[in-house]
Amino acid sequence: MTKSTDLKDFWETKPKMLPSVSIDCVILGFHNSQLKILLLKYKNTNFYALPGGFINIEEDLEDAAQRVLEERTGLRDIYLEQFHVFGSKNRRNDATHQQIMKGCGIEMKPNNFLMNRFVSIGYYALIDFSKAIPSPDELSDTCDWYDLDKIPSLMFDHNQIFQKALETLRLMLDDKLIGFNLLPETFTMNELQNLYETILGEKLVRSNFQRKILSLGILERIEKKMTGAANKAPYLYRFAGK
Amino acid sequence: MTKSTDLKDFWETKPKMLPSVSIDCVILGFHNSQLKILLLKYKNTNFYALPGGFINIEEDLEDAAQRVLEERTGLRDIYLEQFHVFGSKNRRNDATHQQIMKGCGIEMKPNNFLMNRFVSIGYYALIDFSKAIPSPDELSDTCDWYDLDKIPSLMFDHNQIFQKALETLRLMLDDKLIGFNLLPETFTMNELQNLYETILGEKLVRSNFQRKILSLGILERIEKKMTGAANKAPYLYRFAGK
DNA sequence: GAATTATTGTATCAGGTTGATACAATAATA
DNA sequence: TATTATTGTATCAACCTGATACAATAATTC
Repeated sequence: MTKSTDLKDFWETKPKMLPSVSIDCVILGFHNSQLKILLLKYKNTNFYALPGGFINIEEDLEDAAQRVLEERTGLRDIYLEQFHVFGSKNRRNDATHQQIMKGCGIEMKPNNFLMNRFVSIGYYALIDFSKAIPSPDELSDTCDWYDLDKIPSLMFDHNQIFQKALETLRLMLDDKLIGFNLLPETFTMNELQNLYETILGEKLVRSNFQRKILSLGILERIEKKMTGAANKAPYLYRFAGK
Repeated sequence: MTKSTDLKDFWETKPKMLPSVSIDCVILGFHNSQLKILLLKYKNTNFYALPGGFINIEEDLEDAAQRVLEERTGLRDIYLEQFHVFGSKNRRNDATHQQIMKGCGIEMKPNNFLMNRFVSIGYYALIDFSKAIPSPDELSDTCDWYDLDKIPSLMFDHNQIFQKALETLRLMLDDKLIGFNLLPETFTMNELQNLYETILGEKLVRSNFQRKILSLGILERIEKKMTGAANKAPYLYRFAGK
């Protein structure tokens, strides 16, 4: 799908997609002690959105979500979790869709694939910021990281979808070992604590955090780290069992 | 939709439903210290299934789930929770559908609404067994309660859907106060413990359970209960804040 | 009507976890 | 070599949990 006419055809027909169902991904990365989220901006508009997509007629739901993630980040086999379905009947509106397609020079006929109601399945992914190569899709001109506290107003119910993802993530943080994918191969206890604090949105007591995490027995301690900072060098850790 | 020809028309066209999306409900009730699940059996077949349905074009997802529940139990405003979406591309098969419709004397044409792939959104509901009035739908001849340990083989992936519901319920039991709807207005501590034990599938120490539950401050103690049993009469409780 | 029986309400104790604080160890810098 | 900031670890009280014990008591039995 390189030629402009192909693109036009594709969006005007969308022949092989499951109707009524879409996927939206809340993709989170961690960098400089900050959680970031990956957002698209549609061409020639001010609409920001979560990366999303549709399900091929012959494709498992889970595979479709993985594909959407890979298309925007280049990453495969990532921890991806379904968290909620958004199915309000008014969650999308035709005028916005018209405007987005117009920004790409595509005219939408009334019977266009996109002009119908969609129920959207929310997924969240936690990825290693440094390994991702964000790339916009055919309809967007940027695909970039945004700080969680600087998320612009998103189109449709995408702000709400993000909020629900964050809630679920917080609930699951105790049960599942979520840090796995957000951090590089090796990291300090301080970096891990920063990650937890960012996700939970609260400060934790350093010594107690260290005790708790180490007692889980999931971290493997390596050697010293030469930080270059004027203080005792912290140990490096990696997640055990890799 | 009382006449047979209307029914036929309805299932042959299904004009106002959102395509590709269905809802399946895991409806649980509690009776005689046993968790029960509500299942349908299709007419003139041996197919058992979870009660399910579709979403009207002009209906919120959540409302559709409530409607499906009400149609099978007569109950409104029930605690209903979305727990997972099932989207394997092979989760349904046409032959089974053909057989079900045939059992109802309906011929399905190849372009029938049902002959396409569906993604199904799972909901679970916890209801007061004594208040429900199970009623089969147009395609089934029975709608009945089954003990959790005597669930028959269900069609498609419905056994798997049930398992996932139970898993989610167990995970959430600590966070949410799930007993609310499964028990009658007033109940003894022993009944509540039985419910917890049934959901969790394990025995709990009586005294510790009592201490834990009471410390939550969500129960209101009433008077004594005249059990008719040869032992100290237990207190009755109700959930506070009703 | 007194003794028996089964179950309930509550107390207690040991072990474990959590929150708060303290302090020695140490890598870079002054 | 002393200073500084941060790290690794210890400690203590408060709280929670699992296990056990025991008196209280409603119906039944004798």
